[in-house]
Amino acid sequence: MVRVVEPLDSSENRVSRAAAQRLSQYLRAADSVASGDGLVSSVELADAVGVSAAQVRRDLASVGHLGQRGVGYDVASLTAAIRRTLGVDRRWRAVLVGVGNLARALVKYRGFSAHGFDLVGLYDTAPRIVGTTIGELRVEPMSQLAESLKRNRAELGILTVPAEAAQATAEALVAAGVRGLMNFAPVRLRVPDHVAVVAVDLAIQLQQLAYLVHFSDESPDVDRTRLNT
Amino acid sequence: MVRVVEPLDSSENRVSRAAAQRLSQYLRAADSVASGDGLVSSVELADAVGVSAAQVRRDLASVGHLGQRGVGYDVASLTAAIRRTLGVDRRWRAVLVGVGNLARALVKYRGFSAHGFDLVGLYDTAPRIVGTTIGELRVEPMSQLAESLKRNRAELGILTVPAEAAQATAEALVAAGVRGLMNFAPVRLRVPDHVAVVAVDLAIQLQQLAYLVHFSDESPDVDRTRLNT
DNA sequence: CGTTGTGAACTCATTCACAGCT
DNA sequence: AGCTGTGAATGAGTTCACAACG
Repeated sequence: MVRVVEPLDSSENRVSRAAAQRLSQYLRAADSVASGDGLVSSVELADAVGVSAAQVRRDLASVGHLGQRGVGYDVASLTAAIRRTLGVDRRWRAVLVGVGNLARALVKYRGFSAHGFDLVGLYDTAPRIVGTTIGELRVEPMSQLAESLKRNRAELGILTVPAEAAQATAEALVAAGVRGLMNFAPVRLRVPDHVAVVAVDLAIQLQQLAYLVHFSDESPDVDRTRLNT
Repeated sequence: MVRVVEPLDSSENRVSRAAAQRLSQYLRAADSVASGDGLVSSVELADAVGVSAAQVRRDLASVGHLGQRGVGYDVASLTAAIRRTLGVDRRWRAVLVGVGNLARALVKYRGFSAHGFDLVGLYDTAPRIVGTTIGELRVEPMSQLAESLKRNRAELGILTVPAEAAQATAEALVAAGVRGLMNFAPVRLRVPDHVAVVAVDLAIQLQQLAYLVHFSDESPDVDRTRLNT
C-alpha cells in the first residue's frame, strides 16, 4: 500500500455540481462496499449509488487516475482523492443563525462534526433565546455577529431564520466574511459571486415527492431512487 | 375516486425532475412578483428564480399554453396550472417514522401543512418515546404501523430514523402501502419501482457547500446561487 | 482474464433568435 | 410595441464500446 508519489497533483479538478454530489455518494459507499482486500470496482460503486458503471469510471477518472486496470480502485487512496477534490480533507467552521426547532435539531446532529464541520457559534435576535445554551454553545445576539465571527473564524453560515429575515441575515453574514451559506429558508438569496449558496428547501422537496407519486400513477415509468436534487 | 372531468387538458405533462423543481420555484415566485394587474412576464420570473427567461418560457409552455403573447402570464391561472402539473392541487397525507430531534422540528414546521401536506401519524420503536405527544399527535409503536396506516390512509412516508434502521423502515412503509418516501437518513433506499423516493441528505449538502467554497477560492467562476440539487 | 480510461455516439437540456399573437 | 411559443443551434452530461494494461 505504497501511497506512491501522487506529488503535485497539479490539476485541482473542477467538476459539475451534480458530479460533486455523486462523488460524495461514492465516498460514503466506498467504505461499506469495500471487499476484504480494500478494493472496489466501478460496478460495485455503481450499484451501491444507483448510477451506471460508466458514469462512475468517468467521474473517478476526472478526479485523478486512481484505478488499476484489471483490479479496481484502492478504497483508501480513492477516498483520499475524493476528499481532496471535494475540499473535505480539512475541517470547516460554521455558524448558525436563527435558533428555532430546526436549529436545535441541527446542533444535535452528530453527522455534522463527523463529516468535518464544526459549529462554532449560534445567533438569534429574540431576547428570550439569546443567552440560552444549546449543546455546548451559548446563543449570542445578532449584534455581536461581526465581532464574534471575526474571533471564531467561521467561513460558513447556516441560515435557519424565517423567510422574511433570510436576505438580511445573509447579507450580515456575508459582510462578516462568510464564504458559503447553507440556506434552510424558503427564499432565493441574492449574494455576491464569491459566496456560495446551497439551498435546502423542504417545501420544494415535498412538492417534488408529490409530483413523482402523482405521476407514478398515470404512467409507471418515472425514474425513482435518486438523490435530491 | 373519479378525478373529475378536467376538461380536455389531454396532455397531463411529464417533465424532468429538475424542471419540476423549477416549477415549484415559479409557483413560489409568482405570488410575490405579480405586478398589480395579476400578470407576470417570463423575465420577471426568470430573475426571481435565477434562470434565463427562455428557460422559464420553455418550462411554462410544457405545462400548457397559458401565456398571452404580448402580455405575459396570468398569475392565477399560471399557479393553478403548475399546481395541477406538480400534483399539489390536492392535499397529501404523510406519516413520519423515527421521532428524534429532526422529527420534532418537522412536526412543528408550519410550511408543511401550508403546502398541502398533512402529518397524520408518528411512529417509533423506543418505549420511552411511544405514547408521548408531539404537536397534536401521539407517537405510536412501529408494530401498529400497518394497521394504523390503513386507517389513516397516508400515501407518503417520512423517514427520520437512524441510517441502520432506514432500509427496514422503508420496507415496512412500502409494505403498508405508502407510495412515496422522503428520506432523511444518509443511505440509499432500495424500493420497488412504483415507490418514489426523495432524499434529503444533509451530509451531502454540506460537502457540496465545502466543495463550492473550496473552489471559489482557486478560480472565481463556479456558479453559485442555485437550488439544491 | 477482469477492469479501467476514454474517444465517439448519443441523449437530454438550455439558449438563440425570430415568427406569431395581442 | 411587447412578450410568448418554438424550431434550430448549441452545449452538457451520459452511455457505448473497446483499446490498454495489470
